[in-house]
Amino acid sequence: MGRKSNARERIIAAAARNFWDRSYGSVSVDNLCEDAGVNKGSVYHFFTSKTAIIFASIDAWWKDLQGSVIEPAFDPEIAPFQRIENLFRNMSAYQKQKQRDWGKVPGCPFCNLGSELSTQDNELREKIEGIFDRYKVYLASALQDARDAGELSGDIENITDAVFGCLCGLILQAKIQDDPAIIITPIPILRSLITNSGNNPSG
Amino acid sequence: MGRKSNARERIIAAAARNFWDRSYGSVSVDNLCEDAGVNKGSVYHFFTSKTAIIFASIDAWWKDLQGSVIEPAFDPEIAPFQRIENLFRNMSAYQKQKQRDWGKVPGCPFCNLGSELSTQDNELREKIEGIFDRYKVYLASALQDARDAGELSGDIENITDAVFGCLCGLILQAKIQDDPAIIITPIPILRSLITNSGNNPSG
DNA sequence: AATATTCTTTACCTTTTAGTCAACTATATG
DNA sequence: CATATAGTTGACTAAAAGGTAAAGAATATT
Repeated sequence: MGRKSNARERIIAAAARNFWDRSYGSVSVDNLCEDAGVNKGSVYHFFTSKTAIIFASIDAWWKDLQGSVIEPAFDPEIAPFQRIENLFRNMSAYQKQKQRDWGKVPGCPFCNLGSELSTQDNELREKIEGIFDRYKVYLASALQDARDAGELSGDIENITDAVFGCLCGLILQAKIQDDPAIIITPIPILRSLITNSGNNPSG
Repeated sequence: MGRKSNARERIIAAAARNFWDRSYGSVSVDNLCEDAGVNKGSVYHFFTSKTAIIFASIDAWWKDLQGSVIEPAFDPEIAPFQRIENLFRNMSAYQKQKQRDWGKVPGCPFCNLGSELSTQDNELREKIEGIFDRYKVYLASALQDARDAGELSGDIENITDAVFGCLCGLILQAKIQDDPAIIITPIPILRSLITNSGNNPSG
């Protein structure tokens, strides 16, 4: 085999960081090389194109988010509603940490990338859609548990979409206002949203 | 004076269309020239830089959105809650129209641009923040009317942020799933969200 | 030790990028 | 009619973009 090194991982780490903080279009392959301390040839040894790098970034983002935000929030020991509240709290803390590290609230990497490129690259759009599906499974599961406990009567898929949409939108607001606290402000409202949905007129 | 023409307007129209549909980074000044049927020198006669063009686009987006989505939804003759529902319905219809025109749900132009560039250009971030403030005034006003009618007791600013965040997030979901209907699915939930907020435990 | 494999290095290529410039044309005004 | 003003033209530039290629170095396998 060839020389063992962590070049591939360094490239992915640099990509995950830069594409998240500065968008796909604003980061060049040369930028990544510099940040990863790698030559261009190495990048194209491990990846076929710049597009291939972003796909690897997405997986890295998901692993990180799942491990540091989602899984801790959705501990089955915790009461269903509390899990969802935790998701918002953990996400707020996570964005605050990124703000400390990078100087700005970077928002949701999947949302950022999807906003930028989903209309232009359908494979990428589908990839992000898949991430969102996995994301929503956690929410739907907590809501199902709440329903099983008789605390909820509405349609779970609808509520999942609404809560997830709310989360994504609030992360974006946090980014635009550069204030991670915005993500937790609607927590009291959120609880009633979930509890009272499904049993009222729709128009 | 010089030759009268609508070149400036054509450039802005091309920018508003392309930057929305394909992102800022993916659209070159040459692309805009081609689409607007204008030479490059003309672009730099009217605008100092590519960045200056996006600022003009933002104003164009706001005018369009305000005229075709926001103002019709927030007719003061309509009941407060209904106005907010209309906002979601109109937005869904608006995205559906864009989907017909452009082949894909393009999402919210301000959110897209903010996701892409707000961490890199603080003037742009502030500009978008300002648009969002004007946007939220409509929501806050409807909520205030609801409160005056005794239909609401929660903190208006918090509810405004939550509802606006939810709207933005759902528009993004509609973009990622290329399905404008997602924007209206949480309408029944939304009503209870607003009605029941502010009078429940927060943690 | 010889060789195949994997990874690194560096120089290079083509295309595209944002932006410039000076000449030119049409119109408005004195 | 003369001249200033507003807008147009298209060629141009320098830098940056994504990507390539071929030779070289380190390791694994035989």
